[in-house]
Amino acid sequence: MSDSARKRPPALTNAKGPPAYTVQGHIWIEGTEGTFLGVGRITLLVRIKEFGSITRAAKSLKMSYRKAWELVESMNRQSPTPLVTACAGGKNGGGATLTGAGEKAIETFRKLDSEFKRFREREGRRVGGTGKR
Amino acid sequence: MSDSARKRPPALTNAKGPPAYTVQGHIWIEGTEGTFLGVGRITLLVRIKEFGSITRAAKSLKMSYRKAWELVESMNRQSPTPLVTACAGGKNGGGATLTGAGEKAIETFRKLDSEFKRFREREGRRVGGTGKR
DNA sequence: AGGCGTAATATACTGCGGGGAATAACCCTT
DNA sequence: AAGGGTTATTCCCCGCAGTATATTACGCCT
Repeated sequence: MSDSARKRPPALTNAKGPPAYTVQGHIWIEGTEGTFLGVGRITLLVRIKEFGSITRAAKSLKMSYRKAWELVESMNRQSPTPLVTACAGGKNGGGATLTGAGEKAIETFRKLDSEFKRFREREGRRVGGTGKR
Repeated sequence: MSDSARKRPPALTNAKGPPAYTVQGHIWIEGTEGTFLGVGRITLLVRIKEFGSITRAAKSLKMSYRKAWELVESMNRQSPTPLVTACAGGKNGGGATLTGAGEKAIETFRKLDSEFKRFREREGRRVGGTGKR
């Protein structure tokens, strides 16, 4: 048994090579109909803001338009005010824009996710891994 | 805008009915080949300890034997000492038993998962939901 | 008026993860 | 020696989530 392992009793392994476990996970915000905000939905929002178009946002993520549209619909349905507004026809054929609520959603989730990352690293250290990643 | 909402500026919604978001998530411990311990694997370990048989543990969880066996194999491969030892033939046709490392794995993960639950409730309160669930 | 690129929606296709079934090997019990 | 219940392993099949494809509606632009 290594010396460092002896000093940390509640670890997961009694050493023998480099086990190096890490704590991983997913986190999301649930609303009335299931997932409201998750990593995928947030990156989609970011791309929509970037491109001003659901179509181009979807393509940039190698996601089908149908899927992207479903996600946007789901998010809008679960928020008192929509995160994305879209219109067909007009200048450039139409487009989609992020609302203030959409911007706030991105910020809120990013904060949550970074707190989650810190939690995982802390717990990873406790559990017996290196805590990296 | 409701009075209570005005007092918590960084919330996700500016109120209008009961949005009540909750923070949900999955967490697991990763080893060299991906998932090492997760909720499903831990409940499987518990049932194996309870029944002394992979077959009966799997059935009690409505899981196929193949799946259960794969999970056990994966866990054993990623631990310096196996969590489950099994033998075919003999008294009662054989069986499987949890090792000391297996017991420790259950304890370690349960602690982690309960910390994670506390984290979610805390963040849920911050994000604008009731924190319940 | 016609074209263009988008939103919005319906229909058909498909890749594959998981499950069920079947088989062999094992070894105690009777 | 035969039986029984388990571990271990292979093969086949299917539900379905997501994709691709096709179609319609929309409104600015030239």
